[in-house]
Amino acid sequence: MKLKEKINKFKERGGILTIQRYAVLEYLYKNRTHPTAEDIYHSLKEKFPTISQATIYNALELLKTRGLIQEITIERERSHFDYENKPHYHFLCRKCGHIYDIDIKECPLLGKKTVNGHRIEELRLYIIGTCSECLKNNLGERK
Amino acid sequence: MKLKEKINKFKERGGILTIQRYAVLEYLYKNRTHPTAEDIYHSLKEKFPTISQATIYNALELLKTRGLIQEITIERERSHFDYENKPHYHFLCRKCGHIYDIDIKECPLLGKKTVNGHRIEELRLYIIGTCSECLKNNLGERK
DNA sequence: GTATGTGCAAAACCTTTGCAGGTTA
DNA sequence: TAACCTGCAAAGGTTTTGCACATAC
Repeated sequence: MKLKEKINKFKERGGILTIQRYAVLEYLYKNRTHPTAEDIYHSLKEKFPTISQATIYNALELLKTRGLIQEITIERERSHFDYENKPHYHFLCRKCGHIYDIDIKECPLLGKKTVNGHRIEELRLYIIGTCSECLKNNLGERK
Repeated sequence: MKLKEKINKFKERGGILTIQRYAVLEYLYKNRTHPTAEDIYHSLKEKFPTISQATIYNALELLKTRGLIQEITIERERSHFDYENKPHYHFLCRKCGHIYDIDIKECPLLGKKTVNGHRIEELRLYIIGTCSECLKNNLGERK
């Protein structure tokens, strides 16, 4: 979904699109490598030297609650964020730390609203392993 | 898998089965409600008053690395642990905090060794929502 | 005897919180 | 003007780390 559509959706759902919130959403739009809150904070600090972590976290939480972005909790140490909000699998490489998007359409859960009588509200579908690049190189130690 | 089988597997894979490690594994065997490290620590403290958190975390890490148990990272705040080590879905209820085991056999990933050329080493398949009990009661606020 | 494990305390880390001041509709 | 948001700093809570002592083979 394009940035403008998402901004419209945001406004429809009733919230103030402050300049900081816009900047966070725009950053995610332009950076599809699943950045962390820290990544976003550091980048936006260049434009907004006084911006605080709390604002970043607040903005991310709000955008997430509005259903505009997705939080990826595949690493216990820190969350990553994804402009793409449709549920899909993520693959984390143990060696290089890269997170890949994985498209699997046959998953029986995708599109379902309940399972065993429980109401599904969010899916976190994570795969951890060694990515094809690192398998090839057998290097690429993670810093 | 029974406790004795797992203990044999542990020894096969070359490690010292200390009394503390045994106690952690036994606790998970007897408590299938996905306890946290904290839960285990507090319970074992009764038997071993001087046991430390570090020991619990070390034991859990080792048992996990040996492939005997599974870590559930569905909550960002703390890990849960599961005696059952075969990959399966977990459902976390937002309201009551209960974690359910979900058996879905048709998942295209279960049993696969690679995806898009990446080697699969661990699956974390999480569903978050409202469980059937909480939907019925519409209460059961989480403490 | 050497490697390995445990216990203790403190550190580390990301994220959240409280509050004063600023901004928005 | 009333509600909401931002920035700052400090707190919070789980997990990790360093080291001395103890234990296992």
